[in-house]
Formats: sequence, C-alpha cells, structure tokens
Amino acid sequence: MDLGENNLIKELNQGKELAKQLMNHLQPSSSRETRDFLVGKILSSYEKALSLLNTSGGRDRDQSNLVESPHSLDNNNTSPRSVIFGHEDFKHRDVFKKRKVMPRWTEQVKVCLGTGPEGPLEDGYSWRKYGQKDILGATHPRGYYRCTHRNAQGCLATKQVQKSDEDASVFEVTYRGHHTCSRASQLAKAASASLIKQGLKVEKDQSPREGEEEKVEEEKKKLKRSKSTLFNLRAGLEVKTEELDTKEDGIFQPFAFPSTPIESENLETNFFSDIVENNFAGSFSQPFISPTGSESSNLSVSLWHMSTVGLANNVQSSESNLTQIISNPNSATNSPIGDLTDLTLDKVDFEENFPFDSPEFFD
DNA sequence: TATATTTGACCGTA
DNA sequence: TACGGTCAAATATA
Repeated sequence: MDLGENNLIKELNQGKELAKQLMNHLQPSSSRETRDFLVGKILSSYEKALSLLNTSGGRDRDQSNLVESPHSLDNNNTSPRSVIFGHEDFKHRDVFKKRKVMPRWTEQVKVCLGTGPEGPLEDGYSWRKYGQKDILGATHPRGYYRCTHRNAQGCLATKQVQKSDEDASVFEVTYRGHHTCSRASQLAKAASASLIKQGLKVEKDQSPREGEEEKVEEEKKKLKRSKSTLFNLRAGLEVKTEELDTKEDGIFQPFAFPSTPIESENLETNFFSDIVENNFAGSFSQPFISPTGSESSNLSVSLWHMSTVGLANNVQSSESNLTQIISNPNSATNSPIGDLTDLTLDKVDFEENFPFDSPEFFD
C-alpha cells in the first residue's frame, strides 16, 4: 500500500466519520451552521479522495471499486422514504471516439420532483445542456448535461436527466464523472464561511444596504421559484428504492429517510427547507441571503451531493449504516462520535478555505 | 455581445 | 444497423 492509497483511505474514512457526525446533527436542535460545516468538510474530503483516485489511474480506480465493504447496508427497502445513491459504473466507459481511456464514475440519484419550470433537481453545480435524445422505450427524452466549467477548467463531469416513464414527477438523474472544477471546493468554502459568519454574528440581509435591494429582490424571486420546486419535491417525495446493479459492484446502497413519522417530518422539514430557502434558488451562489429570516445554509445541496457522491463511494460504515442512523434519530445520542466537539476544527485550513477577500466568495 | 439551449449529424458499440 | 452519446452550427436569451 503506497502513500497515495493511504491518503485515499484516510480521506474516505474522514468523510465517513464526518457523515456520521452530520447524521447526528440532522435534528432540529442542531445548528444548521454545524451541519453546513460538516457537509463542507465531507465534500472536501471526498473531493480529495476523488482527486487521489483520478491521479492514480484507471487500474487503481477499478481496484477502488472493489473496496471491501465490511458491512453491507441493510437492504431496508421497506423504508417509506429513500433515495438511491449511485455507484461506480464501470460498464459505462466512455467509448466515444476512442479517447484516452478514462475511468468514469456513475452516480445515480432518483428523486421525485415537481414538474415546475425549474426542472430537475438543482444539485449545486452549474450545468450546460449539450444534447437531448429520444431513448428507445422511454416516453420522455433524455437530456445530456456537462459541467459549465468543462472548457475553462477541464471539468468532465456530466449528467443525464430523464423523466420517469412511470411517474412524470420523477426525474432520474445519472451523474457521470466527478467535478474537478472549483465548484466543489466552493461548496465547502461556502459552508465553512457560513459557520464563520455565525461566529462573527454577521447579520443577514434583513436590512439590505443601499444598492443591494435590487439584488435581494432578485434573490426573492429565485426563492419563490425554488419554493415552488420544494413544494413539489416534498409532495412528491416517496420511497424509490430500486434494484440497481448490485450484483456486480455490490457497493451501491440505498439511503433511507426516516420512517418514523415525527422524525421524518422534522428531518424532512428542516432538510428540505434548507434546500428551498438557500440552494435551489441560486446553486449556492447566494448562501447568505434568506428573505425569510431563517438561517442560511448550504446543507441541502451539499448534503444531496454528499449523498450522491460521498455515499456512493462509500463504502459502508462499520457501524453499518446511515440508513440505520437516519432512521433512528435516537442513535445520535448513542453514537460514539456524537458531538461536534469531536470535530477537529483546527484541521480546517482557513487560509485556504476562506478567501474572504475573494469577490466570488460571497457572491 | 456573451452565454445557454436546441437540434440534426456524426461516431462507436453492440 | 439500431442505438446511445457527443459535437457543433444555428438559434434564443439575458
């Protein structure tokens, strides 16, 4: 085992532990900033891990796909709410034009959304549509999207979005490739900044300064649209557990929202409120504006992405599983990790992650 | 004017 | 040869 592998394992383990902590903080009493921070750290950790994978070549990637999962997640598909997270799909190699062989990751997120103008779930990244095809046997065409920063930063992440045949309110989103653009790091930065801002007691835009009213109004408009999306999302959220190709890769595991009505409600409310109030609207570009006066958060999109990226690669927790953790909020208090105080804040590279003087940081 | 989307053509694979 | 994925010119939008 070389240094790179050690680092990779280290990053993945860190991400796993952070995810556990995050789960413990998915309760109303927990600070949103805390969750933001954790999400940011998770994203950062997985991005680092992915970078390591990317630099280790296809062979190593294939090996990574065989990462042993000591404990398979419960196939608790009976949960009323679940989201399916992706897996590495090495059958989907990009064979177009016989390019240089490049490992691909395929992550799938199946979510239920309204069919509003916003379209498929906003995931915090910016995408550009580059194609659409009618798929044989499918009622709806499939849209092809690539990262907006493909040219500028060589980010090769793509995704495919297709409306479900069975339920028009369901979008099946397949992610291919991981973002190498700065967006991912920005998500982490924004989350961390949110935490810092809380510490600095920076007031939100309840009293916008001169010249900012217009921007706030624009944000409100976005928010309004986003809330519409959220409404549909929440209304349409349902258990969508599907059998994925676990026979081959064996690492794709379901993620279940809590089945307990009360906790489920609480979690969902907070979770999706975050999505709507902060992220769907601006794809993280306006993380601190909250016309409703509620706390701002990058949690939702980050978590969403964390879920699709992080958990997809994960690698089951030795604790067994996030499904169990989430389904049983009480586990939070029993967790050996439990408190945020376990989080080593001093590990945060503030200089690197907090370029407050950067114009794009608080845009 | 810059950026994003649409859409028909093209290419490789099965 | 059908199909899925991508390209790129044309068009639309901000």
